[in-house]
Amino acid sequence: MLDLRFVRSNPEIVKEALQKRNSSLSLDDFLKQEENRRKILFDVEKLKAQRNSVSDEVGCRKKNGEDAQDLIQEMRKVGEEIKALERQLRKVEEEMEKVLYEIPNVPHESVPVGVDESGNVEVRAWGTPRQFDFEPLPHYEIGEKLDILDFNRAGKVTGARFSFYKGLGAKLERALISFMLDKHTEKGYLEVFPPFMVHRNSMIGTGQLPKFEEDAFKIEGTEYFLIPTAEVPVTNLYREEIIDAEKLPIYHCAYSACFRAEAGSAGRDTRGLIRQHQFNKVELVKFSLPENSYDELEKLTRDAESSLQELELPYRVMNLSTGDLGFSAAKTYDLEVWLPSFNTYREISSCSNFEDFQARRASIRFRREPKGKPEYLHTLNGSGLAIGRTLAAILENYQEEDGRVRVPKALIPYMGVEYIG
RNA sequence: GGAGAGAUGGCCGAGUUGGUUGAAGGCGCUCGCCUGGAAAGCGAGUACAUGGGGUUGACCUGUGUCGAGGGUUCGAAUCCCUCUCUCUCCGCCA
Repeated sequence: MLDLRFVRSNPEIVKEALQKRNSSLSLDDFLKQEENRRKILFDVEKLKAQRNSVSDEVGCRKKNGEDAQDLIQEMRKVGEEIKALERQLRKVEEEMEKVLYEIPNVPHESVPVGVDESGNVEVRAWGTPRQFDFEPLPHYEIGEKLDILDFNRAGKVTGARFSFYKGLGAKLERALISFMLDKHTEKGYLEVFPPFMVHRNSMIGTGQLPKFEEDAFKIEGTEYFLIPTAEVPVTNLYREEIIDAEKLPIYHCAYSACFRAEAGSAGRDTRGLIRQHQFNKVELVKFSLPENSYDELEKLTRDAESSLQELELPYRVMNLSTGDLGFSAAKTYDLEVWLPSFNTYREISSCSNFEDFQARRASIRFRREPKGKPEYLHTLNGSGLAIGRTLAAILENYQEEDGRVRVPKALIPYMGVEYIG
């Protein structure tokens, strides 16, 4: 969320940001309400000040055994007025809060302006897509032929967009999780294993709620949500805390299962592992000083890229345009891996700087000096990487004509075999 | 799930016949004195949010905050209600 005072004193910046994001949100009503809010607040505080001083006098008189009935009568009326004004104030604040929580982050100046993903800009590419001298199969066909992926039985047991991994398929999934956690831990990310469910306030903290409730799975009969990414519990790890500046930056990596309702994606990527209701992911999360967060974003992106490089999977890095940028992000690099059966690059990681947008929502602050004023820190995160899509990319990029799949060199120690099949 | 106890400032911990308690005391921290230096000792200072004024984050001032929300009252950390979390015991379970 944006700082209310920032919105108040820089309405033109916010309006421009909304426009760049093709948002229809109108700010003018909001600004009028803010003016109104401050007026009511001013009035109510004046009355409270009066009540406080008169109440002191009542106490004084009673102590001296004097009568204070006249003051009490008078204050009874003031009390009524205060209550009425507070009701008004609460109503205005509730309405404003709704809007404030739905204003997206202001894109960084280096973000290209665009209407949708077609406005994304390629920053760099790595590796060369392999030339096949046979027709490469899609990963779901490879997986089913090798009997390491089973979508049909998952449909029977649970439903569409779920899958079973079997044998070396299950082992490959597990190997990728271990591999990535090991690599990132070596780079200085502290591993955490988070809860897979969080309460509503954590979802609000990272920006999934209130706007995108239909995308989340909620546990019926509770206030818990299944996490759509480890970003949610790990970023909220320090919610409502004030961190010493010398502890920053903090780097965490976390494996978690991720659960997404995929509302509105009917008909898209219905086959295979690309778009599932449940998938595994290793996530990188950073807490940074504000002045360093864009350097940290570059490093974070490189760290996510290194996993693809070690697995020798071709990819490209895209700077997302204002039309494709996520709600909470100020800037995002997507890593897109080459998928032969799609004959294109597909998103496998998303690395974002949220600046203080999430930190303000979750109240995560830091102190530069022991007696300094707390400031909001900057949060960042990126997939390092989405495991299911990585597995799909390995199956497709490493497939052989005889139907087997070669195991990437980096994974052989984890797999114990050189081929699947 | 059942029974009980509790939640106060960075930490520990007073305060439960409602009225100079934003909150005693201690620890920690910051600055100063002392010292060749350090420790000890002494002195001073040590919350956050928000409204208004202003030399527009020097400063002055109002309001709110003693787990969260609501209520009673002229006035609530103190009384009432609801919720959350923590601890102990029992039950259950991986």
